[in-house]
Amino acid sequence: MNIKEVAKRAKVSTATVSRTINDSEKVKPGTAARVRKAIEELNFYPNTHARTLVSGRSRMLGLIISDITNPFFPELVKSFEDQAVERGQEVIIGNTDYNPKRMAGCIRRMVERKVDGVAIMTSEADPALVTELTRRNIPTVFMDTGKTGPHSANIRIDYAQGIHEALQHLFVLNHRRIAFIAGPMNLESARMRRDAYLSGLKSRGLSESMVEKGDHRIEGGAMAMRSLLKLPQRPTAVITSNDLTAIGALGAILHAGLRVPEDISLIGFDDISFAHLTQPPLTTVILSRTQLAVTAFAALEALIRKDGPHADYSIPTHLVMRGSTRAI
Amino acid sequence: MNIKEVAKRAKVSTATVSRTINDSEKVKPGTAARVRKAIEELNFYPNTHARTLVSGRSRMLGLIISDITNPFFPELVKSFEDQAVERGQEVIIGNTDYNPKRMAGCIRRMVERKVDGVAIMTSEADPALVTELTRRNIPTVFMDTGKTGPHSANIRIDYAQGIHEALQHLFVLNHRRIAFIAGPMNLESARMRRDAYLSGLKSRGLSESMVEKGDHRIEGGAMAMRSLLKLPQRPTAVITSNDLTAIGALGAILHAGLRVPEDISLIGFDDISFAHLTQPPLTTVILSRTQLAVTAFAALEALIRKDGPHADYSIPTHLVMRGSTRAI
DNA sequence: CTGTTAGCGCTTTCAG
DNA sequence: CTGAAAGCGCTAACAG
Repeated sequence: MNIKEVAKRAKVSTATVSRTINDSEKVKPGTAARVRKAIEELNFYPNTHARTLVSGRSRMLGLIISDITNPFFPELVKSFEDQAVERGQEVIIGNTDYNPKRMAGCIRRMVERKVDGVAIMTSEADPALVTELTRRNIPTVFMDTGKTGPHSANIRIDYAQGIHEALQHLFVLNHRRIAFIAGPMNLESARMRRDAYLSGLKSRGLSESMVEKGDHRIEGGAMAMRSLLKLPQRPTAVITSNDLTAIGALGAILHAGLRVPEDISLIGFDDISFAHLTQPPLTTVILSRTQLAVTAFAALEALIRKDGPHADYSIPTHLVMRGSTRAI
Repeated sequence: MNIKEVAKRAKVSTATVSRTINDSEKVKPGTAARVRKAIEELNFYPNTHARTLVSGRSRMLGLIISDITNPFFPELVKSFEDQAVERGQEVIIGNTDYNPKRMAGCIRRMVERKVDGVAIMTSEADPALVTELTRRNIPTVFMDTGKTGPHSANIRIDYAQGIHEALQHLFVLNHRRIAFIAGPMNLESARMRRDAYLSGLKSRGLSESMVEKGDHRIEGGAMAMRSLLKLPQRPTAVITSNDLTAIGALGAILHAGLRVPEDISLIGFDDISFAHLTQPPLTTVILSRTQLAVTAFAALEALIRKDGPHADYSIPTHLVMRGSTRAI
């Protein structure tokens, strides 16, 4: 089943069939109708690989993420794919598993499949690996890291905004002893959150900072919280570097016979899907995956269409209030 | 950058380059080495679309799921992709959003991209839509639904096994008043779970069944649990049709001033990732997504390689004991 | 408006 | 063992 058979049935040339498929203006409506009828009757679907071969455009995009089972990503993947499909593009996904070797493999696959562009949505993108992309002038969008160039753009995430909103919220609620459970300090994004906490404290004249180290996982959050509870003057509120940390902290607080938010207010970061399933529902900072996906897709499209110099893309983060904070 | 330039640099014909790439036996080691060196130096990646065009095999598989943001799927997607990539295959994903129109769109995309096979991992696959696949003899694997044919296989999920294990576990713990919160009765899989509960009760000589209707969501679970608590003789244990239902039920129990598992034992179904984060961690029935992915992939490969008649694939479900059950 | 035709980059006979 | 050449299905000049 190919364009030739359609042409035969519609009694036109293959060129006319091709033009009809591609909505070229230069086909007489009557002819186009005949062609469309033949397509319908033969149940013809054009072969995308042949189209790619001749046009040079694959209508496929690459999306590289750390790990689809990390609750941060599914929503991002979904919005990105939805937009792509809407525009007739396919998406191929690469899981790096936080592993540079796998990242290299992902990039290779993208190149082999001749993707029209790739969005690298992991914060640990190694510049060396990415040269494979830039060398071939494949449009690339980065998150957090990566420099803007003729074929690449960068999306900055404004972690500080959300932390400042969280701090302000607690401040209004009369909290003054506010602690922070940080993430792994080798992560740029974790450092940015901690720094935002520190600077926010200072700008409000709160000299006394309490930073405990976590690991962005539940166990680390619980352990850090236990340390915080042992302090002679324990905090009245705690902000954590991510939601898993907050869930761990929540468990530790409950286990110590205290309650949230009655005894301690707690704020997470990320708004993973479970955040509103905790008891009480977690007040947290949301980084909209949808917005991130939309921005990444738009940036990629602009790069592909060579829309001139690109704006500096930036994604805000915002506090979402639920049940784990209360005034004192 | 193409095979021709490689041929020129290696001073061989394009046919020899092709043979080398495809690990044909018929290339003298020395020649192959020269070709490989040229490939390396030129940083050549073969164009998969050209390969597909001539060979008819795209080395792409389709994976159709309901919704990647449903916590059931990410793990499934990941294992499926991992296996595919390991074998040099790419995966394209289709989200149906439980919507037949979108399902049709997904199938169309799969056909256009000439996938070598597709795994339909949604339980609501409409046979009418799937004809597009069978008509083209595209190997297809179904879950729960769908008939086995020369180009298709079916994977049966043994929901009853897990329910029976849950019942047995409670029975050993001396529970006799065991209730069940069901899911939407238009879902085949929900009916199977409820029926397994009923038959398990009967086979143990427990005449008194308590079935309350839920909706597979938190709110429905909470509401059903409230009804159960109003019963003159409330149950000592509750099995739910899925984990979200259990989470809702847990909230209702706590809200009524009772405790889990001290006052009521609770068992979920699915083992979503949040299940072990609840307080207490939820005892539940696990349906291994990894196992499902592995089976689906193997079934698809068998179909593609035409490995003769296929075994009847079946996936078990098993109880995983955590903290929400206790003896009375 | 429509048809003819030359490739896109690769694989695969068929000769040598 | 290696090369020449015929396509795979489609698009894009170039003619008409």
